[in-house]
Amino acid sequence: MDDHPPVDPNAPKLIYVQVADHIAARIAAGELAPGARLRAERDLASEYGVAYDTIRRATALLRERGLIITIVGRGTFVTPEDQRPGS
Amino acid sequence: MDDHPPVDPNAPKLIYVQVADHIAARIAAGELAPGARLRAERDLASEYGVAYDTIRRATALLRERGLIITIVGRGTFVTPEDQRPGS
DNA sequence: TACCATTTGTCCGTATGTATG
DNA sequence: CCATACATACGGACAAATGGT
Repeated sequence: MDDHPPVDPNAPKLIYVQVADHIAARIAAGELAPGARLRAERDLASEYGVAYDTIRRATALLRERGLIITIVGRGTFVTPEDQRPGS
Repeated sequence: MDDHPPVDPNAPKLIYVQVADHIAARIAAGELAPGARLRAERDLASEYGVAYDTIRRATALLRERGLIITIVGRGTFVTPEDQRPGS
């Protein structure tokens, strides 16, 4: 079966951290621009081949880092420039 | 059937918040003294009649508030005086 | 107003991994 | 090695918020 490249269950790093890091890299690379909407969490889950719970942990991490913001009923967005935490 | 008094699924407050508040009240009342060990999370879950996940959310809340600390393999403890956050 | 699709949030139950003693 | 306890990961069900029809 297709495996999901960025996620390695046998790696020492936790899966949700692997996912968070991968998304963070996509943001850093500009592939996901400020203000851009990410795919729905459930879609990200199947995309990465992980459970919803795992995506929730990953996005929680990214929210803590200020990289994304999420609005219920709307979606998850790369933090726009005008809402970035000062430092 | 026995319901679990401090938890009301129909109340407007979220269940994990209800549980957290109830535990916080027990701490405030001195029923759970600083340094005291709480019951294991799985035991708390069946005690309160809620799922493990819900207890995890409740304890996460209490940890954020600095009311408890948890050590894997040991248990969950009311934050001792000497480890309380400054304010 | 009412309805509906989309999306995040909560809650449940289970299995496996890791740390402690 | 074993028992206890927290941590991560999985998957599913229902609720709540949002925006458009």
